[in-house]
Amino acid sequence: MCARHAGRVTVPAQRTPQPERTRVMRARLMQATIDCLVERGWAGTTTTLVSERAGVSRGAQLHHFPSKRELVVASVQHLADQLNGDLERRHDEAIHGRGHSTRKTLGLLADHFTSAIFVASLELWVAARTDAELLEIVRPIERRWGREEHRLAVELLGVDDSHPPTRALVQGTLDMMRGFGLANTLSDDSRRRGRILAEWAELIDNNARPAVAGAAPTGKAR
Amino acid sequence: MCARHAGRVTVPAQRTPQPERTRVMRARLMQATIDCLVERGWAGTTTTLVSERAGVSRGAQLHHFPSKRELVVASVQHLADQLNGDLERRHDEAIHGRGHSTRKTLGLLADHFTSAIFVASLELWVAARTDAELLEIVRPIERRWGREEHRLAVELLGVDDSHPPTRALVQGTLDMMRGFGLANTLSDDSRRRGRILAEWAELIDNNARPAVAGAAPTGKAR
DNA sequence: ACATAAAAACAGTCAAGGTTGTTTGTATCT
DNA sequence: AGATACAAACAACCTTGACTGTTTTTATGT
Repeated sequence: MCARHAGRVTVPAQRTPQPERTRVMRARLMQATIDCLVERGWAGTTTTLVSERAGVSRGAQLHHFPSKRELVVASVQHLADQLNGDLERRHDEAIHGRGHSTRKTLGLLADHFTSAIFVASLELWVAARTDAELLEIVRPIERRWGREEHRLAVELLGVDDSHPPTRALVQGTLDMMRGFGLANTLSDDSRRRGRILAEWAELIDNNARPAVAGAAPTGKAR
Repeated sequence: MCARHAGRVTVPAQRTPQPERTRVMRARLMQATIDCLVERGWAGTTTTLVSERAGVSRGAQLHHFPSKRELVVASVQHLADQLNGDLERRHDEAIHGRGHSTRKTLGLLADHFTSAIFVASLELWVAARTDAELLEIVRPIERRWGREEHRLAVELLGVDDSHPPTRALVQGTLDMMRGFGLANTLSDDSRRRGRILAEWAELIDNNARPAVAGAAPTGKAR
């Protein structure tokens, strides 16, 4: 509408180059897939529903993702990025905001494990158990994600990860967080969680060995 | 055929009374449903598959359970019984077998949370999140189950449940177990779990307040 | 600069396959 | 005889991906 014939550069802002539009379209579809997972679960995530939710015609959907499988695979990667992004964001907030208590770090982790993206991950996780193809892409992502969580926890808690008992305590705590995430899906579990976390902070403070001051086990120490 | 009219007692052993046969038939279908949940997941649990697996004709299936919903509801109850039975069985084994260490109790709990029935529960649990009707029957069962686990843990660990930090430690430990169960679905996690549990036993021994000798907090003390 | 060809993006219909529950029919038990 | 248990075909519905057609964008030759 703005160019073509006369080559007028009057309205350059509206024109989006093709590759960018494709990128946006794919992102819309992947996000809609994740939203559907959260709202309807794995079994309820149909291609029709996704296309409606994304506001994309069925034809366009099939153009960008020829099969449901490809859509799901791409969405899993998309979700992985979001998981890492969420962790990083919470990490940065914790670093910059002052008040570095153990309790706050635990709250931060618990929030991560009760977020919508965790719920979407849970759906994929459980679905992957009985879907070999899906398992192959979900498993490595889950591994990396778990390691990131561990790294973040160790760093924010400021504990010595090379000390076996401390390491086990951190790992167990993260597994507990996963348990929290699971329990939170059926009904709001925040009261109970809060009570446990309050005691848990003391447990960690009393039992985890603090990181050696200058040491930087994984990356930079706090 | 064996009694009433003719009173023929020729083949008394084979003849099973009607109500018993009905009971068996329903049990076969419910068990097949649970097996399908474990092997194929919630989305893969179709009525056709269940009937095939149970070795029951589709007509008979529909006779005993007019709709899929009713089959699932009955199966959930069936599963609940199995969960309680599993807990009770492990409890009895722990009581009668000698060697009552914290580590063994933790192993017992972890086994419970990595068993096939846990996997089936997990499928239903996750499915119930996005299925209001299912949620209504799964939630109360989950609550009761959680309380049973807690009771069992407190009793076998021999700790004082009225002491808030101890109580929180037990609850957190059970949430960790749920996390173990989840992690174990994607790949065998027993090595890691074993390492954590070994340290965890010490953690509990060092931080949980032992139950007062004569006191019986919930039921009978050990 | 411009016309045109090629390619990509997009839209919508259709068919195949699968799942569920209804219905109709038969055998067995009380 | 009546009711219950079982069997199996059938119809309605949904999901998926193939197919056909239209529009828009990009590349190319003059």
